[in-house]
Amino acid sequence: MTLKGADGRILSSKGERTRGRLIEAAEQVFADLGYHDASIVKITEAAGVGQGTFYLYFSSKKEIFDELVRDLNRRVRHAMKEASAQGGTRLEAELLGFAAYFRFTSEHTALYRIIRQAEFVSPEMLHYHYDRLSEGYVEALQEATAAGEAGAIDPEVTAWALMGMGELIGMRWILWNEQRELPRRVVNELERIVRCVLEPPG
Amino acid sequence: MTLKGADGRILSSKGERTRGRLIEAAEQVFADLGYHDASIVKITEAAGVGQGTFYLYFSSKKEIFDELVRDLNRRVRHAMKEASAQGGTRLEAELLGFAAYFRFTSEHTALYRIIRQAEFVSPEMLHYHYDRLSEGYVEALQEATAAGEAGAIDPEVTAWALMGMGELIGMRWILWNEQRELPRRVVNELERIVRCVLEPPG
Amino acid sequence: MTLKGADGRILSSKGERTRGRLIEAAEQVFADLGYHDASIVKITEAAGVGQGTFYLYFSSKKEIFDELVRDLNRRVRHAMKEASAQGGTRLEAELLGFAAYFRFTSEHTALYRIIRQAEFVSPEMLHYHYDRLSEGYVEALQEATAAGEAGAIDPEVTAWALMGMGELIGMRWILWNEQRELPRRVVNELERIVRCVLEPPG
Amino acid sequence: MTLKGADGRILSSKGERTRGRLIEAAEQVFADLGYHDASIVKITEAAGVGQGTFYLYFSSKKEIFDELVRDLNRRVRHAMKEASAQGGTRLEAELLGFAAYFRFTSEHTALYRIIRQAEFVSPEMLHYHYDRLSEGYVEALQEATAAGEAGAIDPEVTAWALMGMGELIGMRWILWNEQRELPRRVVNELERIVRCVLEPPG
DNA sequence: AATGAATGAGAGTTCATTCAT
DNA sequence: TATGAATGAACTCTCATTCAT
Repeated sequence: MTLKGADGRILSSKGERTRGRLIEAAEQVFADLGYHDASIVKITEAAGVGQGTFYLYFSSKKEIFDELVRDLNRRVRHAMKEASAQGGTRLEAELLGFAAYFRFTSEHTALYRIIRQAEFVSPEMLHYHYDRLSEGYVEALQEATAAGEAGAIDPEVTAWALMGMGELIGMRWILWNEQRELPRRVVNELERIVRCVLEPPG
Repeated sequence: MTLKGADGRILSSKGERTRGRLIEAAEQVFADLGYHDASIVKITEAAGVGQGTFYLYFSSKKEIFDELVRDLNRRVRHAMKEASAQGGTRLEAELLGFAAYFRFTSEHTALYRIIRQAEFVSPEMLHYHYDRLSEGYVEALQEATAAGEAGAIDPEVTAWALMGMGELIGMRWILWNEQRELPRRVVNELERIVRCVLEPPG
Repeated sequence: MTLKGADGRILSSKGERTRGRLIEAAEQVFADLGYHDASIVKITEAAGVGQGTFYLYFSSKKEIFDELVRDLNRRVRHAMKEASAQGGTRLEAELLGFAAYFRFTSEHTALYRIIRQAEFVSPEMLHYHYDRLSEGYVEALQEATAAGEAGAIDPEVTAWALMGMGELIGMRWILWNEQRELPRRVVNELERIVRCVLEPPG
Repeated sequence: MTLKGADGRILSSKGERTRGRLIEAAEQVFADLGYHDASIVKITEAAGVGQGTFYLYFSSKKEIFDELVRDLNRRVRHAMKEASAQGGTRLEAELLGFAAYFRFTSEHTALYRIIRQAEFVSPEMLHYHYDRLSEGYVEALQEATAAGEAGAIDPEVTAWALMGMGELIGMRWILWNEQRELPRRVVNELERIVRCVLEPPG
């Protein structure tokens, strides 16, 4: 995909680099300070560019926020997909996906911290994020049911239930504890829950 | 409990009324606009008092935010406890508690919308809220286990998992759909999940 | 007329004083620097108030500009009317009106300097100013004709012609020369022209 | 006259073309938006050249403004001279000159709109414009007097009076009405006034 | 207990100008 | 001769907080 500047022009490779620096800086600054305390100056300083440069790539603070949400969303889904593809059974796949999610969380605290702000900053991106993420769960659950590895469950509701578990458990044991991984006992319990939620028939 | 003003003095009954009006107004304004777009002027206008009056009761914008979180937290826990006390079995109790939670959510959208802002506005209140809420779940789960109505589960992890489900399902089907109740199929599926999470032995 | 703040509230006498200080400061700053180089900070500094205070009385830079135009317009018309009332004949009245106009010009260079900017800053005030000013001329000319002291002239066209003369002669010999009065020879010539423009019959 | 770039070098014919395109674009953009809202980007976009190209021909925004004023001034004087040369008598010549002025005004609204901005943008060009324009009037009036076609008038004062009439009448009936010509009644009245201002002896 | 005028730091954003290509 | 990415000073405007009344 060719990246574009704030005025719609296609970016040179130098432009892409600058834009990338800004997104990276924004991830950091938003994660540290939150949307409101993160100022354009702080972002451009962190990116090592001038204030005006920002507006060559994004037309407003909200725009880089939205872009960042899209970016993080794409990456977390990618990481989860990659990981779950390694699983032999559906259950394994699901648990590996969760693990990837927690790993991503620990490396990109921005994801959590930013999404929760989107409520007022950019409601459309809040929906976008959860909808996209839930799609991944739904697909996996449908396949599992089709393959006879999960019971007659409602994939959508179950997807949101699983997302919710992941979200709060990630917040509690990854973010708050500043850990890279869940404690053993949490992993075990989570496995139990996921197993019974999938409820393989018989 | 005797309420106090910003300077620690005990409030007259007139004072209590004014303070109450401010908290109510804050709930509305924070819920509608979010913490940052909610200005003190808008809160005082909504409360029908002068700007300066605000500082007789709260020493800062953050203080009324914290107070409001405490208030909502107290009320939602109360509502859940009341409801679950009506349940004959633990499962029933749990489901009634959830129902009360969703009802409260629909009547006080501020709860969701404010909590999600707390990440940066007042991290300590974020913890406070989820910790207190999870305690209710933990207690119930422990009792259930003791009564033989739940399996050998880890109550803390399970509590956070249940909170997470409630949070995202409430967001998806109550808040986003602007409904007072969950759709039938969601209730059914949720019941299935909760039942298996409790995993009554045998 | 009761003065109002930016939010429509009626001003206390203290408020009126502050507002007056701002208008005075704006006249000075606009006259010295022009609309675009005049910043809110410079105006508030000149008025001796804080930056935020400005917005209690005017909602934008343009609003104080418009108000100032209205104010100057009112005053220059008043000055001209007062002066011309002293004239015995219509010709005398007209000349005294002109003299008052030039005097006002020398004391309020803002009038000239600002009006010429209104073209883009506030076109509606540009019209307002010239329309209102021309009305004064038109009335006087109609009365003169009715009284047999002026010929069968088209009062509107003549009014704009007289305004134009006044404007450029004032610019050339008052503003550019930084004089309080026109040189004798200019006065004489102007008298000749006005006399023949009025063209008393016979 | 050989045209020069911003650094004083003599322009190639290609360079002259580019420079011409910039001046044309500037006339349009300044006329539409005024000096301050007209940005270099908008001018270069309208001219179809890159931003940096601008500075090969003009060293600043003000410089192209000054150049444009000179250009318009030259052209309006030329148009007036051409036209008045067709007149048999001085009066006819004067009226034809006026007509040409109004025609030019309708075709180059930039003249008015730009000049009125010069007050603060470039005071020296404001003087330049009116001085040069008045010279034309003065010469004509002197010739008329010498030829016995005008009375013993003060040519300079009369020149500025005539310029003023033309300016406001042009603004009122050409610019504001967006007409190409003055209405008949205005022409008639203007003729009356000019005739009496020239005051041919006898 | 209540008021609201006043404050000023700091926000997002624009744009004339420079310069490496 | 031409380009356009980069700059940063300066702008308008907001709002939590103070304080004299």
